[in-house]
This record gives sequence, C-alpha cells and structure tokens, in this order.
Amino acid sequence: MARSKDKEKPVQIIDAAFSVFGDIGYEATLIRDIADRAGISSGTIYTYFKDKKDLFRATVEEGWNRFLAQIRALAETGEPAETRVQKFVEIGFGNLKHSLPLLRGMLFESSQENLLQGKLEEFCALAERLVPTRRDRTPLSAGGRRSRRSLIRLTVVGVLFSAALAEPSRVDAEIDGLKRTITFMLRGE
Amino acid sequence: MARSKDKEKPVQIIDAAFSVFGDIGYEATLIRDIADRAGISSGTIYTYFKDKKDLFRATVEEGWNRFLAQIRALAETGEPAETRVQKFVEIGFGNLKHSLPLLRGMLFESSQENLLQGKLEEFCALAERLVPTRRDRTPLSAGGRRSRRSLIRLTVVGVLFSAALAEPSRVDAEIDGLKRTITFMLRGE
Amino acid sequence: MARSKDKEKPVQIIDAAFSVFGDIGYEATLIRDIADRAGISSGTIYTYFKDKKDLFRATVEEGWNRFLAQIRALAETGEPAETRVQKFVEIGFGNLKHSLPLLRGMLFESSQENLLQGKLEEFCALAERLVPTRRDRTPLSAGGRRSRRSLIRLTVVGVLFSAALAEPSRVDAEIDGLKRTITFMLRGE
Amino acid sequence: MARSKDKEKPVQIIDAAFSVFGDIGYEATLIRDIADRAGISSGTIYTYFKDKKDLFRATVEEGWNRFLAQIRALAETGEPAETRVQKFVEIGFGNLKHSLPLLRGMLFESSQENLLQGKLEEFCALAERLVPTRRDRTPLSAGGRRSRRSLIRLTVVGVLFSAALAEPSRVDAEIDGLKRTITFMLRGE
DNA sequence: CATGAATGAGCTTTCATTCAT
DNA sequence: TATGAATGAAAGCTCATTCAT
Repeated sequence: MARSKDKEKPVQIIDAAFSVFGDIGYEATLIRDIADRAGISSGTIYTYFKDKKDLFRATVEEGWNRFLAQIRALAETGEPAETRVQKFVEIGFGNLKHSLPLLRGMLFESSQENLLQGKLEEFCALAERLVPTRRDRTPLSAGGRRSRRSLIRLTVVGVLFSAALAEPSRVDAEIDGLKRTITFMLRGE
Repeated sequence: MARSKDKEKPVQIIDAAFSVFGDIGYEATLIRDIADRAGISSGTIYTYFKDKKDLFRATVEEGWNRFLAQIRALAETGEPAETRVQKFVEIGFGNLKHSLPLLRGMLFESSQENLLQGKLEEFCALAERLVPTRRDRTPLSAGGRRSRRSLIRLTVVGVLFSAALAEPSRVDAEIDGLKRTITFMLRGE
Repeated sequence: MARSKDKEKPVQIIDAAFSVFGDIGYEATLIRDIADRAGISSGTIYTYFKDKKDLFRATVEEGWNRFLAQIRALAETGEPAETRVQKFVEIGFGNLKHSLPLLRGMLFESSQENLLQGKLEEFCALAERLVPTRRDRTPLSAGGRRSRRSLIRLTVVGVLFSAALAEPSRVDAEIDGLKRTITFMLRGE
Repeated sequence: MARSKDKEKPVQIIDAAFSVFGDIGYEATLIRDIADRAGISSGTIYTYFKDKKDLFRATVEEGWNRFLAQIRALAETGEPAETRVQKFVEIGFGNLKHSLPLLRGMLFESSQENLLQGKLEEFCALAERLVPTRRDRTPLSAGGRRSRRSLIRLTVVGVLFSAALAEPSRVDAEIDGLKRTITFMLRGE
C-alpha cells in the first residue's frame, strides 16, 4: 500500500491555514505560506482541497464548528441560569482569544463569500437562549423581544470586530476589556 | 482663478477610489478601474499618489475627515442635548448609508494598515460628548464613565460592521434596523 | 500456465493508453487517465514504462504492428489479385475505423517524434505490392513506378488524415466516403 | 501621448507565434518563447490577444487568409485554364514551403478546435473551380462531380500532411516530390 | 510488485508601475 | 502634465514522477 491518506493531514493544513489567513488575510496569504507552516509541499494541499477558496471556506467552517459545538453543549446542559451565563462568557472569550487569527481572516474576507452570516445567526440564536430575560433593567434585557435580539446581535458583532481590529500587542488587553464590558452588561451592575 | 483642474484631479481620483475600493475591496480593485471611473488614464494616478496603498490611505483619510467634520460641527453647536442627539443619529446613519462602499473597503482592508483605529477613537470621543449621561437607566448611559466609554465603542463598532456585513440587497433594511436599535438605546424606551 | 497477470499488465496498459491518447491527444492525456482506464494505479505504469513518452512510443508501435501484421498476412496469401485488393481495402478501413482513436493520437503528436514515418513506409510498400499495376488507366495505376509510388503514398496519407480530422459525429460517414473513393480509384470505375 | 499602439505589434507577435507553434506545436509552445522570438515581454502579448488559444486561433486564421487571398486573386483572373492551373500549383506549393511551420502547428493541434475544416473547405472549393474537368482521363478529372470532389479533397489533405510530416532536413525534397506528383496528376501524363 | 499520497518544477496569466511620447 | 503600451515579477494550480508502505 502507498502512504495511507493521513486523516491528520487536512487538520494539519486547516490549522496552518487558520493562522496564516488570520495573520495576513486571504489575499495576502500564499498557498506556499500555508504549506510551509504545515510542513508539507504546496501540491499536497490540492489533494485535500479544491483550491484556495475551498481551503479558506473549510477553515472558517471548522473554526466556527469547534466554537459552536462548545456553546451548544453548554446550552444543552441543565445548569442554573446564573452559572450558565458565566460559562457562556468564559467559553466565548476563551475562544475569542484563541481563535483570533482565524477570526480576523473570516471577518475581513468573508464578506465576499457570506461565510459569516449563517454562523453568526446560529451563534446569536444560542446567545438569545442563554442570556436571561429579566425584569430588571440591564442593557441586554431591556425592551421587547425584537430589540433584545437586535441588541444581542449588535453586541456580538461589536465584540468580534473590536477584538479583530485590535493591534497585535494590545489584543489581550482589548479582549479583557471587552469581557468586562459584556459581564457588566449581563449583570446590569 | 487658478486652473481648477490641478486642484480637482486628486479629488476626482479620491472620489473614484472611494467608490471602487468600497464596491469590491482593496485587493480586487485595479488601478485601471479607478482611472476609468475618474475618467483619466491610470498613469496619471501616479502623478498624485505614490502607489496603490498611498491612494487607499488618502481615500480612507478623506472619507473620515468629511464625516468627522460634520460631527464636530454638530458638537460645537449650542443646541439643546435632546435635538443634538437626534441630529447625531441622523448624521451618523446618513453618512453610513452614503459611505457604505468606502466603509466596507476601509473595514475589510484597514486591519493590516490600522487606518481605522485613530479615526474611530476620535469618533467615539465625539460620541461620548454628544450622548447625554442621564440618571435614568438607558442602556448607554448606565454605569460609570469607564463602562460608558466601552459601551459606546462596542456599539459603534457593532453598527459599522453590521452594516458592512449586510448583503447588498439588504443593506437599506439593515441600516434602518440599526438606526431603530440605536435610537431605542439612546432614548431608553 | 504462467501467471497471466505479469504478461498482461503491459498489454492492459497499452490498450488503455491506446484509447486515451487517441481520444484526447498526447498532451491532454494524464497518466492517471490511463491508469484509471486500465484499472490500475498510476505508479504501476512506471514499472513497465520508463515515462509518458516511452508509453506513447510503445502504444504507437503496438498499434501499427497489429495492423501491419494483418496486411503482411494478406500479402503472403496466394490469393488472386482481385480479391486481394478487395480484402486489402476491407482490412485497411476496418482497422481505420477501429483504430481511429489511436491514429489521431499518433498523427497529431508523432511529428515531433517521427514515429509515423517508418511504419508508413512499410505500409506503403505493402500497398504497392498489393495494388495491381494495370494497363487500364485507373488513377492509382497510371504513370510509371515512381509516380505510382508517390500517388499511393499521397493517397494513404490523405486517407489517414482525412479520417483523423473528421468531427467525432461525422467519423463514420467520412470513413465510408473515403472507402468509396478509394474503391473507385482502385477499380477505375 | 503614450507609446502609440503599434499596428505592427500584433503582426510581429503573430509572425513569432507562427514559427514557434509550427516548430514545436501548441502545447509545447510557451508564451515566453513567442515573446522572446518577437523581442517583447510576455505580458505584451496579452495586450493584443486574450490568451494563448486566442493567439493560436489568430495565427492560424492569418496564415490561411494570406494563402487563400492569393488563390482567390488567381481564381478571379481571366486567365486561360492552362496557365491558371500552373499558377495554382506554383502558388500552392510556394506557400506550402513558406508556411510549413505554421501549417504543422495548424494541422497537429487544430483538430481540437476545428480550425482547419472551414478553411480547407474553402480551399477545396477554389481548387475545384480552378482544376479543369476534362474528358480525358487524368486521375483528378475522372469520374463524376462527386468523386472528383472527393479526389480533390483527398489529394489536398494528402499533400498538406505529407509535407507536414516530412523530417526537417527532407522538407524541400518532399515538397518538390509532391509538386511533381500533383503536376503529373493534373496533366495526366 | 502494486499502490497512491506527496512532491515541486514550471506553466499561464495578472496587474502595479514605469516611461517614451 | 497626461497618456497607455510595455514591462516582468509573482501567484495559483497541474501533473509526471517518486517512494514509503
């Protein structure tokens, strides 16, 4: 038998793509950059992905799937609302920190491909279920269902892009700041 | 009178660049596209701008300057807070609708260049002065100065990118929705 | 019995190469296409042939050999001239129809390799022996030995390439027409 | 004004393409080869031709047009049949010798594009008009109109490909031989 | 021997930039 | 100053060939 089609290869490639696309964006990324970072030759990428766009799509997809899987798991837990919200914030910002490279790539290039919309919608729907509707007036619980949904979406987009826009050296501080802001919004204190 | 041509050429070019960069993004924009839309030849662009990046920077700069000039003018008016906020929203969303093409270009390409940060900071500072701090509990006025600043920034980024992400056919609806959400946040109703 | 596999592999490969080269030409043919059609993996081809060119050469060689073997057999038969000519035409056009795929590949690529010349010469020599020299004036029997040889060669080349040039959908009609023309030339009617 | 769009440039390019395609065939020809032979950079070719295929098509077209123009001019002359046939042969073989490089390229690659069929048909129609129908039995005048047409086409294809197949060193001898054969066929001597 | 994943040289084509006019 | 034809570096992708299994 020949070298068996490694199941790790596409993951390797996506991981490399994840960081290169994230670092410098779709257009600026060379297939060779990804190959180099994955420690393979550029031709090999085409064994697993049709072309550069296909690899980008798969990378974005994978990134979201990993993230949403965690959120979904949380949503299906029978935990009390209080801790659930807290965990939601933890998971969200934990991933944000870790996924920022890919996130950048997704955000800054995905508009052309509309890769973001669907995933974003799913995430917002989960957020809506997880964030409690309370009588008291916290920024995210005020208003009717409709404005609540709008506020959530606005906030999610704001957080993602604020993080993505941050200068490399300030990323951690930025994310921490965002986390504090969101925590505040959720607690209403 | 001075030959108006000499002074208008770079404006012509920037105006053309404004819409082409906005329509299709930095990488996809060809210098020739801009030249065509400006009604000049591509070589001429290099008389006024060092290279493509320089033109992009100048275009972004100019777009923000035009917008911030309006906001600054409003801030310096001795109007009552009530109407000022309303006008602020009108100007902001009016420009958003009109500038979306450039905005997209700016947002989706600027990360590499960090063209956005400075201008965004200035805009947020103006917003902070214009948006009233009220005792009553509206989403944007709650909390201390620090969280207020964070909330404003988050909201601004959220609005800009939500609009920029919208599909072309849904842009107007999206912007109207955002405007309603923001109005609601400012009024607390 | 010997394991038939070992001896059949190269034949299998050549048969596959025969049709693929013929269908789409040397350059457009991928080694993998041939491997697929032969039901083997592409690496195996390199066990039997040095490289793509070598396989092509072998395929052309084999095609001609099969064809010439039939003509030679006919030439060595003690048949009367009349029937021999008829059979010659039958064999020639029968093979033409059947071998057209390979023929195309041979013709359109062989110029660089000069694979055709030798085989063509041999075929023309056989044709010269098989086609009767008659007193009556048929197009192919007129003139001296020299012009007769030229006419035969010209006609053979004309037939091969006319068939090879025909559009796929018209191939059968074209070959039938050529056969009629040749029959007419040989009979002088 | 900029360097004015040279009217000679496309001709230069086609002339270069003419010989390179002819020497080594469509697939083996690199755009850079043509550019080098034309003394320009490869990018310039794309100012005048859409892509490699387009350049090939234009080159073939131009070659035939030059040739057919001469034949058409002859057909429209009020010359006596005798001299006309002679001139026809002269023009035909004169061009054949001169155009062989392109001819090869055309013949060996054109099958995929069917570039040859139309032009060949036009040439055969002209030949039919120019070659006299005589009572006496010359190879090309025998038989009815239908077989006459077939014979002409067969002969034309035979001549073209015989020349195209000849080894470089034997080209002149081959063409001379073909010319003699054709002259003989037309005279019936 | 057979396999087919991996390789990487090399192709066409694009497009920012230059510079002769 | 304006022009736009010319340039040529650089990118994505293909595919003959190799070689670990």
